[in-house]
Amino acid sequence: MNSSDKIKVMIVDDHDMVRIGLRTYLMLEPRLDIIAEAGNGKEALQWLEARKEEEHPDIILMDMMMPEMDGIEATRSVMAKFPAIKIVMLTSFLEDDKVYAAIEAGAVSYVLKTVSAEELIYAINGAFKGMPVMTADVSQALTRGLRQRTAQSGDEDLTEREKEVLLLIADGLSNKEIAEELHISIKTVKTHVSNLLMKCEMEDRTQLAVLAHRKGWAKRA
Amino acid sequence: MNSSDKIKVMIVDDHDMVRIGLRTYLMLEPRLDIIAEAGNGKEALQWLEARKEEEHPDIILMDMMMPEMDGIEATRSVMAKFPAIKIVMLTSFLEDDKVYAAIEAGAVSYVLKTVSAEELIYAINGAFKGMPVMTADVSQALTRGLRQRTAQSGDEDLTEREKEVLLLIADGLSNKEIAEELHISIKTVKTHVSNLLMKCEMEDRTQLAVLAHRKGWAKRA
DNA sequence: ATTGTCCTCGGTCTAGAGACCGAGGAACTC
DNA sequence: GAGTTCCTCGGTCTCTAGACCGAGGACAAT
Repeated sequence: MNSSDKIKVMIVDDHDMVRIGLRTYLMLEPRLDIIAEAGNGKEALQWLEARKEEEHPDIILMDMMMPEMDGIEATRSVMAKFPAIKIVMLTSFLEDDKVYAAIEAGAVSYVLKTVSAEELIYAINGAFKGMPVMTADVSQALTRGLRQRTAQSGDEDLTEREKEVLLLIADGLSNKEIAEELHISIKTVKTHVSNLLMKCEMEDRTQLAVLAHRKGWAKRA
Repeated sequence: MNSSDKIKVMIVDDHDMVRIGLRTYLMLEPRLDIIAEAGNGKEALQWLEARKEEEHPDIILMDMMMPEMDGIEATRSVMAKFPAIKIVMLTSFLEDDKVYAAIEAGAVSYVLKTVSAEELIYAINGAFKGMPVMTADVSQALTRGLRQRTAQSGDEDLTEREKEVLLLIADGLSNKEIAEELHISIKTVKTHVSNLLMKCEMEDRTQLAVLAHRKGWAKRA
């Protein structure tokens, strides 16, 4: 533990030009050292797994929207395997539920891509000390996201099957289509849907779909 | 008109780090000269209007998603007032209808932010000659976008009232609740819903809600 | 004046959604 | 063995959703 050591940073973003921009940003702060880059979450994980923990970065600048494996999922995986790494989530947009999802996944900070170099460096320094740095708009989005979370009790007490059904509902499938997709009776689907409605305190499948999308559970394709 | 003149480029993007990355990209090609930058379409227009045409750029690299005035709208305005300028649209995502909208607005090329420096320079050189440069994925999206348009396109040919109803559906409201919210009969709501289902080529309100969320139309709170 | 679009509202009808009742089997825990 | 949870499936019921039919008034464009 040498306090004079540089902060090792890894950049994960699918856009080459953004990575270049970030590199230029971080070159302004001599204490920062960019030791690795990756084009998506999968690449980042593979890079980390192929190396010893001593070679790992202190900070990962993680883009939210990426092909293969997005920032949320990648953050979850990285935190599960290498909890020592601090992750700063980078994004272009401010979506309440995404902010919450990022924090829940284990990200220390959540930074908009509109930041200046100084702000980003400040956020990285803060993250290195384990201190989340939030701009006003982000923290507002977070509280809104939290309100949504705490509002409905049924968070993760859904069974695996129920989660499957919920995702299909969030994809716009009817009960019949879900039954065919899962190779079960339409009656069983109805049972799951009823349980979902009860647990999530929703009134119909449309509200379930909305819920899933707001929480970021639904697939984007 | 000197053929040895440099190609004058203007960069319009709300992300400082992307602008830095783009500058670094374009510095690789000495024939390119970055003469201006702007953070959104409005700024870009103001900059152009405040200067003589001789000082105008040959090429504008225009980001699609921006605050104040987005890339589509800005392209339309620029083309209306300064048709000599060639616009290369830059974007992070590949949405079929957006590609079409960009071309329709007057953009010469449509380039993903995942491009390398060489590809971008190639696209700029092509645009300078008035030749659209498309990667395979973009041109596929364009044809798909065209198919959607010519077929029916569930895009923006919705009436104001229909958009209102769609947003409420995307919020999880029932027909009865929508009727109360808008102070109209439940019968009228049903009419709007039926029209929405037809125009958007969806089968039920849940799919409408999913569509709205995927397109980013739905409100978050 | 005519055409067209939009918003409004009504009736009827069918199919799906969802509530509520039941139950059996599998897997796990104590 | 007893209890629990989960997944499965059935019947019956009510209610909403949505399709399809109609129509009238407001408003703008030509």
